[in-house]
Amino acid sequence: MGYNPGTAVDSSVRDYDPQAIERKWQERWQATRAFEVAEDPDRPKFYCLVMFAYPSGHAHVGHVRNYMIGDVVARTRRMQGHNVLHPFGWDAFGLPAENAAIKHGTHPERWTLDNIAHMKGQLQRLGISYAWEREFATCERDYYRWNQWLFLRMFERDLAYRQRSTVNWCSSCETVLANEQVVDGACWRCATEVGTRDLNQWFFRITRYADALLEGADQLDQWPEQVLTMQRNWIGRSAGALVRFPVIAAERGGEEDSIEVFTTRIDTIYGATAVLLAPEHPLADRLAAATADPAAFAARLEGFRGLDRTARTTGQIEKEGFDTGRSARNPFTGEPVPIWIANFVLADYGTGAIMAVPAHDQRDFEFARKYDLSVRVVVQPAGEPALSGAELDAAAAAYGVLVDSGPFSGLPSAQAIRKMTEAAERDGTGRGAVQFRLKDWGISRQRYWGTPIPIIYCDACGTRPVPDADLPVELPRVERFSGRGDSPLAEVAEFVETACPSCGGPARRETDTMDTFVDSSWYYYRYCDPRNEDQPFDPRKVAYWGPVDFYSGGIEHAILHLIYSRFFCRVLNDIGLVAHDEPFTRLLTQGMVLRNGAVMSKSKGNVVDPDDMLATYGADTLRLYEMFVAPPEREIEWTDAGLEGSYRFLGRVWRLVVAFCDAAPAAPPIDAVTLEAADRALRRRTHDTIRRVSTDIDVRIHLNTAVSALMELVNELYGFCARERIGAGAAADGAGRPPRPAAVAAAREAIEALVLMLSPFVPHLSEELWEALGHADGVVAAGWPVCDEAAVRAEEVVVPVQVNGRLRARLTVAVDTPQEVLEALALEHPHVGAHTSGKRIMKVIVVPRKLVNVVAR
RNA sequence: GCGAAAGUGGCGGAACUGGCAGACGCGCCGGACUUAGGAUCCGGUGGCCGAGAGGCCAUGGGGGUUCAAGUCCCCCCUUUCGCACCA
Repeated sequence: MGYNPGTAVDSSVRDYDPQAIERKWQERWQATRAFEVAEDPDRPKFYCLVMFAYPSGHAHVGHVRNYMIGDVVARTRRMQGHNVLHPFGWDAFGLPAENAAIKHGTHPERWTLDNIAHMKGQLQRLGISYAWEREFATCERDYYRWNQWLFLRMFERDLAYRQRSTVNWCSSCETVLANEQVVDGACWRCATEVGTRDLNQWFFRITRYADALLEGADQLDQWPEQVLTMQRNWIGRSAGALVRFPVIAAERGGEEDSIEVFTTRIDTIYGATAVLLAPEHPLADRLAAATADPAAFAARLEGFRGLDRTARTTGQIEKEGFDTGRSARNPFTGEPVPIWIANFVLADYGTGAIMAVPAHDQRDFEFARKYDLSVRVVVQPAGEPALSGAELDAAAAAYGVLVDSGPFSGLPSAQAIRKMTEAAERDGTGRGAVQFRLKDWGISRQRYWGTPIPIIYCDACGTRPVPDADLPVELPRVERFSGRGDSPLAEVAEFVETACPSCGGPARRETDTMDTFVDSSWYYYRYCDPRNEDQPFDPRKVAYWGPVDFYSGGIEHAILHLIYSRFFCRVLNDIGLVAHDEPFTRLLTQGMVLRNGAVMSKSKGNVVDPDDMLATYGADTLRLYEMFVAPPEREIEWTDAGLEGSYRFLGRVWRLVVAFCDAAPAAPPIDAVTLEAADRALRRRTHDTIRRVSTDIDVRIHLNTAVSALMELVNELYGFCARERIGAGAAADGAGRPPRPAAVAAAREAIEALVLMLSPFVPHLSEELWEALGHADGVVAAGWPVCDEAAVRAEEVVVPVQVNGRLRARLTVAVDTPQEVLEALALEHPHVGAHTSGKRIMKVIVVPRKLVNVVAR
């Protein structure tokens, strides 16, 4: 059986011709809709997902690395008999489209659709096995209408609400940003420093799920620990107590108001020598009004409020404050303590007020030293000399034993926290409470290219949801974009002016659009049922496919997309649309591709376009290179030399298999021949490779070592075929005896396993060779090779012999050589004797099949 | 400052539970085949000493545990990432 290529490849072309092969197989996959799937309860499902793409224009080799990783996993699972859903789509709303419109006059939709068309072509030329018939773009009416539908369900549950508040404002993007989208005080997208604005905004009440998201994280044992840590930090749960400090009235000495503070260290409350208010605290203005010089007071407040926001929240400003002249009563000591305004107290965490315990909190300590507030030690660190407030040079923040704390003196901190919280609850001055760093998710965006928020404002009826029957609220066609001012939708009178769904009177539509992270929070469910016109998706279909078994993408989404999606999953669970709690079972965060030490980007001019690589080497070489160069999590430095090496390897595989097909007669089945030692050795290598590659792909996802194992098998096969005069080896040897049938059988087994295991990495080449080997049905029908444990078992092993831990000799022995024999052989060895002569042999460590170590002194 | 991960040949990287450090690839050196080789095939390639057999040194640095350490423990250095006035 010679090499018998399919239709598109000229059989006279014997060299590896990736362009022809890749065209042939891509056309065939498309014609046969090879990767389309349907629910099938009889087969195990596998949902393999990569983060969908923002259609920025061109994919570079850094973007596609992720898609290749997903494709290796998907193709492997498919061969292992799983029903694999492997979809792709487009995160198509967003600012760049609108900015392009402002700059070049193209409509955002045109720009987006053109980019999608181009990038889709790029991905198809890479031969990634997507179920393309499920593709969608989030800017499609049939997608974003379900954003609106889901928004309304959240509105009904009080999970979507509108509030005026101080929000992050990016002056470059001309829109609001959620807290998650501010990185080091700058916009996550454009790096412009973020300012603030007071605006009416829509929020999703993600804080209601704070504890659930935290607890759920504990179940995510197949997520990188780093991502979970980031999420836990972001949620920032802290348990403590709310305690009220009554404000002592200016006249008479009665009590009027009270200041509630949050503390995690109620055990230090006997040392609370001041109450500090954030400049924005509501009481601050009232206290100002009551002072002798309200204008001066107010001016100082304004000074604090106007400080740089980032500096204020990151500790980069000098701690400053001023005395309000008023006092509050410490509910535990009964003593009056001064009320100060302090610039480092955050208005939007806890209650915006704290009790200052200078002896036991470093920030309070610095503040107290500066303004000469009293420092009172109430917790003594265990086993250390007693502290005194006057001598401290830093706060003693550690837990210890309480002193000078009335009835609580003598208690250790942990116990004191419990008892003092109970005491506060009993006498009504406080209660245990939990605070989160996590804030509600602000989703209003003052931009055009997004999902309109389905809300109508009526002067008579107030804020009304758009009825489901009126969905979608379509994004109107806007032709000119200035990039200035309010939401562009506010300019479109036909859009804004509408009728109230409740009273029918004149009303106005909401003109903000939704954050595009709303789109990406549930798109993975839509893939399960992408054309559903009655609901976002059929819950039964999601029950079959969900949750996502394998999800791969960049770590930059650790606390953006990945936390929003987990939130959405739980909301959808509450609504009854999904049955699971967590959307992504296994997460892989892939490393970026660098060039000249920098992330590829258009502005740096260091992008490598996959199309250029395809023209020279073909998709398979590019795929193999990106998988081989490093484990998926690690970032890689692009090198052309590495690509060349991968190309050479594929040429080597091609020649090996083609020569085998040309020269070898049909092989008898492996169990019908008598194998010689060389054949058994090859089989051992074959089946060991199957085992290694299988675990490297499925368990560890170390695709680089999977590839190197396959390279070793190829090297082995070259030697074997030459020695046995099979294929190319026979030609070199000239005419002679035909190869032994057992050797051909072993070689065929190895070559077939090789081609099958290569197919997730280099699918075009593998399909072509599989066909050449005489199989008409493709690699998926053939299935993933199975490791024969009996064949792996070695007959002989090389056992290293050490003297005092240093290698001195090697013994080649039968695998089952008993311990005593190993020991005797080791001691007899002349090299061992040379190093033990004149010494006493203390003991001999024998690890059967592994090692002998002679200890001599 | 706090926390996490990492540091291995000229380079990318292997080494799974402590058991032959450097798999595999790139690069480099040599050989074969050749009019030719930047194709292909075969071989070599951590450093130092040695003609050789062989020996010594070697996984960022320093200590330790162990028959045995890249792997475990302690201290330090460097890099990357995350957190950083959250009371």
